[in-house]
Amino acid sequence: MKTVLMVAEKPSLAQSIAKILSRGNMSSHKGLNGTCSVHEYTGTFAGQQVRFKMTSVCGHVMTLDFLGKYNKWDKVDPAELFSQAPTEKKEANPKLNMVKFLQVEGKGCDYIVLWLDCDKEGENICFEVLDAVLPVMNPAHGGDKTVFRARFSSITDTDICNAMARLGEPDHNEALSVDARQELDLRIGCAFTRFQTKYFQGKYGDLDSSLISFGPCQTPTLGFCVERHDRIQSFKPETYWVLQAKVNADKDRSLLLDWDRVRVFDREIAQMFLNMTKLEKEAQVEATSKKEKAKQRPLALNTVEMLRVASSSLGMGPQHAMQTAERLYTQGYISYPRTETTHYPENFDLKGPLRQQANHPYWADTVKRLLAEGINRPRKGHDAGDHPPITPMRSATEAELGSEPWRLYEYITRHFIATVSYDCKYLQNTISFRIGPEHFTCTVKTVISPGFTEIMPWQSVPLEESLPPCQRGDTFPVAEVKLLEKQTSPPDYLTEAELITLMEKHGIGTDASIPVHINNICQRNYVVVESGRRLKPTNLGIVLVHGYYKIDAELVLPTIRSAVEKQLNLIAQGKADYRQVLGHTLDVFKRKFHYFVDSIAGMDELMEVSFSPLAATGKPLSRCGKCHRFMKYIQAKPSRLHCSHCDETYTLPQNGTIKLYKELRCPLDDFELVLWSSGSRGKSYPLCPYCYNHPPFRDMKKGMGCNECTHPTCQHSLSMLGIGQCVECENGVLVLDPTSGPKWKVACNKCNVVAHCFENAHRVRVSSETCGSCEAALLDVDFNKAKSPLLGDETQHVGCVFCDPVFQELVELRHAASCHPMHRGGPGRRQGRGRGRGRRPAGKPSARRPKDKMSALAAYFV
DNA sequence: GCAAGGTC
Repeated sequence: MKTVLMVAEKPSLAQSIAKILSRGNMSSHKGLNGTCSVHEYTGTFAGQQVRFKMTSVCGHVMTLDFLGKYNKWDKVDPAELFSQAPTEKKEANPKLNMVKFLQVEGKGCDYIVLWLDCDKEGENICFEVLDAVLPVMNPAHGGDKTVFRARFSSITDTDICNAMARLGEPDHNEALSVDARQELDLRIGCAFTRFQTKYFQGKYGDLDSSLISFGPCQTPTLGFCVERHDRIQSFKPETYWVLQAKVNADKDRSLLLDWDRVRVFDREIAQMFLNMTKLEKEAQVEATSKKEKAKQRPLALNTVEMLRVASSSLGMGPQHAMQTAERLYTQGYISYPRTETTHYPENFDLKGPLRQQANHPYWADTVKRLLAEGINRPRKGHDAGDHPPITPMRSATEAELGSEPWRLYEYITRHFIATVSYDCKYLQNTISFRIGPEHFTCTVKTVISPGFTEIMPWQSVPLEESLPPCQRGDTFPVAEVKLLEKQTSPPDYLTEAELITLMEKHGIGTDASIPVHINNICQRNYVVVESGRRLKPTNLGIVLVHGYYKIDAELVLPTIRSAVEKQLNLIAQGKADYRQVLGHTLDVFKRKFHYFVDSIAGMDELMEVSFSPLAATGKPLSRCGKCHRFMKYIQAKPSRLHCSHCDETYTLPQNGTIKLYKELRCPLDDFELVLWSSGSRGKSYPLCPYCYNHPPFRDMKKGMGCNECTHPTCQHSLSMLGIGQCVECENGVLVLDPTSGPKWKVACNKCNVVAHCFENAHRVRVSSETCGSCEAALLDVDFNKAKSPLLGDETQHVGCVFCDPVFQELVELRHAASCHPMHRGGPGRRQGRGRGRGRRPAGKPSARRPKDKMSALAAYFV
């Protein structure tokens, strides 16, 4: 029997589609990566009985990057990134092992049907899947077609079955347009980012951003925030005047009237209007009107609207809201949360989800009434053909979900119920008045039927007292006419919700990536989120945008994205050649880049005003090994040491704190050591600023501290303080933290493992002896006399932290102690490597180490 | 260390 491999874009879709096509008659198992499942069933395909295997990828299989050597910032001129630097496709998520997984499942299959999302990205993923799978599939017999594309616009039985009945071919042009986009984004983004970062971080010490990034989405996003800032700055308040009239409706009620001219900006003219009306005793009713009006129920919910409301009404940032929605989705409470669509398909079962809510303590009454009296058809929205609007799938309570997820779920559910509710109907009563020559009106709204506002009370029409009955020609006594002096006020900073709207309008980012871009400009310290989730640009953000305006405004205008996208669409439609468009666009941006580099002084002038040069920032901390003068420690991101005499900068670890380490020096370069420590885990190790940036030995890499240093005799090195292989990670070594006494600690030099040991020792040394059974270095411990855990008057003991019965009691391994070789039954290390002969080289797991932890445990329990 | 786009 032949086999048909079918691939969807995500595991959940593979399952839904397989369920529909197999009519629920399928068998499922997890794939080798533990994330994707394979659903199998038999059916007919091209007139024959076949076995179907439906599975999925997880988004893109591949990602684009430069060849390794072009990722060395100090060795490559960013200008080379526009053309010379070759790119390669790498697996997007190596942990998922997606290529291998696809090949295992695709091996021996005869046909492939691609069920990727029906957008350009999906089309591109089709070819990523084909690249992985075609080489292992059975070859086609005599011109037989083997590759098919299913096109569907919703995950409903009819759509999916129709797609299966009318299979087409993947669209190569659409896929190519995505390839072009990837390459453009990579080359342009990285070139500008590297140049800016190196240039400005090399000059200023207080930018407080780890990266001065540029991108065709993030930069215009920042641009919107700065544009609003500029409008606030340049705002000049204007004085205006409003005529306010009050009439007596009856004994104890007066009506406030709105002036038909609204306001005037000339004081004398305002005074003239006041003079013309203030002596009038009566207000004449000129007309009355009663209009029935409706407030429309909301459109079905899509992602950006959800994010807007989450930010503006729930105070949840887009990134956080998206993560929360995703959890609600994977737990089955809501439908897929990434969708542009605000329209339910005609055959969508609206009553099913609604029935789920019929017993909910908060809205059972509303839902039951809707079910009994009939629901209203949702308004016609936009159908992007991706996924149905966000819909609650299962009833839930706050206790079940927890406070934050509940608030989002509650909103989604109320919104859904509102979309099948009726519009809110209200009566708008207006009375038009004349006082002297001037006209005024008074308007009042009264609700006829609340409709959807019952379930979305924050949308209700506010309660107002109805107007007194009257008709044309009636008069009311004027209680007061006065002139109010007011001032126009500046706009406020952009709210996240407004920013999302702007991004959507200008096509910056997608529903899934909008939160990422907003998050980016926050993380880079270009904007900060203020109260009310308003985005206030920092000096850095402002200077960057003003700099782009000065040099090349196109770099920050929202059109930068849409202009490129226009070109890409030509590729997608087959109207332009991929190579030509790519080459041309790269050429344009290469020119822009060179012009930008040549004109960078213009932006620098702005930087100078806001930021301090490297030499003027930071506090003296440790001595330089070259000139022996103090170097300054710059704490602001990226934290580093700067020697102003040598004009050299040495980067430091980015998290945690840095202190001088007892004025001890590195034996290799005479630099004073500093001590890095992280608050959360209480981990610390010394490092040499020079070695950290210029690894002294071949087997070392950039960014290594003394706890990874292979110096054979230095007292701070891995060779001298290392104890044995880490209990959790593959390549790490547990190293004694010489500063941790009196609560001594041993920490892995690669992962987060920290072991506490010997609370009451005043001295701990790593001995040159090794343990006979596990080959770890022995520890030589001097305990406090009064608190010694040893028998009798003993205070000193030498032993293995893992195997010695005395020490074992005193050592507490933070993580999974049962994984240690000691508990796995027997020695886990090679014999015969003594100190000074590279006893503990990192990165070489022992030959005798059991393959997996379960078999090790099993061995132990036998 | 960089972009933006998928998705977990």
